[in-house]
Amino acid sequence: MAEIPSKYDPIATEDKWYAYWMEHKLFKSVPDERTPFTIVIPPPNVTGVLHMGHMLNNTIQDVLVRRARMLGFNACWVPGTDHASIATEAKVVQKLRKEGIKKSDLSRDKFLEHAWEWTHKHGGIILEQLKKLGASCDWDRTRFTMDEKYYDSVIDTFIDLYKKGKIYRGERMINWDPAALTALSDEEVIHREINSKLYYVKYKVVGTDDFVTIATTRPETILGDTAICINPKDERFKHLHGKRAIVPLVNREVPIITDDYVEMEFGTGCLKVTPAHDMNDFLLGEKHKLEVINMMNDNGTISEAGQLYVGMDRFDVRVKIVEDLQAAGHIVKIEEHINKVGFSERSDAVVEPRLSLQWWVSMKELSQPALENVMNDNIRFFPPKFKNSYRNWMENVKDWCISRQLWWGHRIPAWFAPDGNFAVAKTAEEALSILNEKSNKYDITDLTQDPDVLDTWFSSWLWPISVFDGFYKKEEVDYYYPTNDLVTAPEIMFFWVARMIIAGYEYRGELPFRNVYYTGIVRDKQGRKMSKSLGNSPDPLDLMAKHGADGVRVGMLFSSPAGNDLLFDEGLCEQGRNFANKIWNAFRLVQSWEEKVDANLPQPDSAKVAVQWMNSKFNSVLEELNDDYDKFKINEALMSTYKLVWDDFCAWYLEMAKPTYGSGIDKKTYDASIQIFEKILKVLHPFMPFLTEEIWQLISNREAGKGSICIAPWPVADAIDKNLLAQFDTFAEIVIGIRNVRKDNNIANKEALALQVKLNEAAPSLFDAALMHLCNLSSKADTQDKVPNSFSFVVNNNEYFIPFTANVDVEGERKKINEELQYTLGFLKSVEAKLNNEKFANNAPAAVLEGERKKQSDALSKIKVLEEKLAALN
RNA sequence: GGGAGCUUAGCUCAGCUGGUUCAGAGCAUCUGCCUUACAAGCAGAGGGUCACUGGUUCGAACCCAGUAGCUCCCACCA
Repeated sequence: MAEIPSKYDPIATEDKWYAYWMEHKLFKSVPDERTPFTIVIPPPNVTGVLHMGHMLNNTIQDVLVRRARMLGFNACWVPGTDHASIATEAKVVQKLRKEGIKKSDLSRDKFLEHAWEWTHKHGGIILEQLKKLGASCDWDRTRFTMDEKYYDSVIDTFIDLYKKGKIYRGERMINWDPAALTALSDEEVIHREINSKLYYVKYKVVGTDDFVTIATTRPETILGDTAICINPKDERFKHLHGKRAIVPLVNREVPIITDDYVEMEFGTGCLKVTPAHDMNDFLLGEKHKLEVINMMNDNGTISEAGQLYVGMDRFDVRVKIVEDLQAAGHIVKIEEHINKVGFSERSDAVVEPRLSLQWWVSMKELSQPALENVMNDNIRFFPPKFKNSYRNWMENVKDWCISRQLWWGHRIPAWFAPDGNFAVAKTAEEALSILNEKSNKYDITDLTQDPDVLDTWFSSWLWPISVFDGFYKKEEVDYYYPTNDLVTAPEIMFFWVARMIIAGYEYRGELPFRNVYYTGIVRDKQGRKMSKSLGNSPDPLDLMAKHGADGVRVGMLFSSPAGNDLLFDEGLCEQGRNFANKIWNAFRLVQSWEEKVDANLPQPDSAKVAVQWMNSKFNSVLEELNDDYDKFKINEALMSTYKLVWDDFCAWYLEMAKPTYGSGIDKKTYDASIQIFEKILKVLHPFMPFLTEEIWQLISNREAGKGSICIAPWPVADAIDKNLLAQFDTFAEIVIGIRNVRKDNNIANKEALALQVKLNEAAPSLFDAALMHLCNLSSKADTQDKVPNSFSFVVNNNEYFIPFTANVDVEGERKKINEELQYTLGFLKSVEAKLNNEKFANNAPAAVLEGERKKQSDALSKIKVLEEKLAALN
């Protein structure tokens, strides 16, 4: 088998096996007798491109699904994409602008044509990229949140919630995105600290020569001021109670009101009130029945109501109005000031609070079961610390603004008559009959549908239900729902996770998934978030081309415990690639034995014990692995597997089982090696699907499709011989002792050594043959006495001697032994101090005391040994 | 302003309800090796007063209090 190259070539391998898996429909799932295991993918934006976050997230999902498939579950991983209303619409608008087309020049239908065209052109690219990663999704189930059935389920949900009184229409302060020209939910607003200025502006008090000075960060909103507010307890301003002031520039007379809300310490203790453009001012306005002046257009320019600067952008006005105020002598001072400003999550425009009529979901009652079932661990969070912020949000949940002034999305099923009456219904006809129930006065041509669409998350909160055609194909959703694991980022815990849980209880009466695994954010080595603008995000496709998909998968998983950010380092992928190569070479070795099998050869003792040990070791690691998986410690499961392969299998087992150069191998050892290797490939498969399939198929001829490792049964842990494992550890120590002697004294491996052992306590001889084989010993014999003029080391109180071979540094030997002796003496002292402490002796449990006594006696005998050794050198 | 979490080897992290290994892993580093599966490798080695200060205890990386630093989430101080 010399033709097999010593470097594994992922490129030549990966596409071949993915095509094979597709051809044999190994990822396809239909309901059957088996227990289902379901994961729904967090749907990426339909026009998105694969980034490192997706890589991490989908690798984890694939690992979970592949293992479940091997465990015999009916594994189903549903892929799909999200229409991403605002994000996609923004991209389409941008693309049209480049072609010289303005959105406002197009009809709604025409715009949607463009949007669909864009979606079809870019949509699904990301799903193709996931195939490169090896994602074992059931691609026949690919869903899109604007698929016809999915669309219907969203609309039906809206109607249903409306009928239940959970959806209402109301005029409230909302977050307005002046760039995308739409309302946003609170969650879509990102608050960032920015350096700004605090302007102190003085207003004339009517009927006096007095002025009142306020402080504001947004001087342009002066145009909408309808009051000045002071704290009623503030002694400094008692004289202003009941007075009126004049808004500068526009010269509007406004009342001076009092309210506890005003902080006396901040600024001047006087607040200007602009009810139309600030959440708090709005509340003050309602309370004190103030006039509301909406002085801003939807695009952030000043409206007619502002009187001045009409049509100018708000930020330009901020500069201009300060100049004008200054000229008029109204600016008292300007201070540097850090404050938090809200930005649109999608357009990054500064959000303007704005009074607006929108659709809302009333959340308080709906969210109750969702809160309870996370807190009581019916739905488990990994890591659990996220329960805290979940609870915090849920307990203070506010109503959800779900209407967006966009075209791309699910259009709100509300129909308006010219007089403002409306009905919520699927079709205009139904709406008409509802409206006409009371009085037959409307004609169908009178009705117009609400132009707004729904928040993207109003469709994705149904994802675990609607991907199974949830509201229509009952048997499907009954089988697959609830799903098992959800793998997602903590950033969308409120946007998505919480709302899916709410929808799950509302529409299925049950949790949508049992476990939520929160991944961290993928950052670069310096801890910066990976982003396009920083250019610090590698292209996943390049990475996979360079290190192989398996290498990248392993690299991603190496250092990412649940919920921890991953500081991505390409070196990790390299480590993954090296690991793949290690496995590949182990395969080459085992494969090379095939033609050396000699049925007449008996199994050497060294190989026999190696096989026994390896089986026990495998079983004990398998137990660990399963446990790690149960706790979602995926990276630890990988590390256990890594060490199983590299250390236990390659470094120890193969070396022990390996026949001596030039000789054949017995059948038993060969068969056992293949069996162990196959089991190892199985536990590796979720991490490295391509490599394992390649080797799996090279090991023997498998039945087409059914023989794939994808559906090979996950190994079952057998009995673990703990005694054998312990004896191996002793054996390994002896091997290392001998290797150290060789290394320290430059003794070549080729040179056979004679080993003599002075037994001071029982030492099982199980591994003797393996020891001879592994360490190239010419003989191993017991001795009653010290062997003079020899290297020696101690394992478990037993002394091992290797006679001096050539010119040896006796003085150096003596020094080494002396150092060890001094150390042991010191150690003994500390143990005895502990034992002589009466309090310790009286209070420590028996087991601990015994442990200390054992340490004491061990140290004593070791000292004896060392002293004798020193004497032997003289 | 409120809440949560973190601080253990150069780096990324384990360390379960305090007690068998003078604190573990992987990577990185250093030394020696192209030894007949693998230099994408092999054999070894070094490296930590477990953030700091006090307390509880026979005993603390682990429990308690305080200090410092970092991170995240939520929140309408203009």
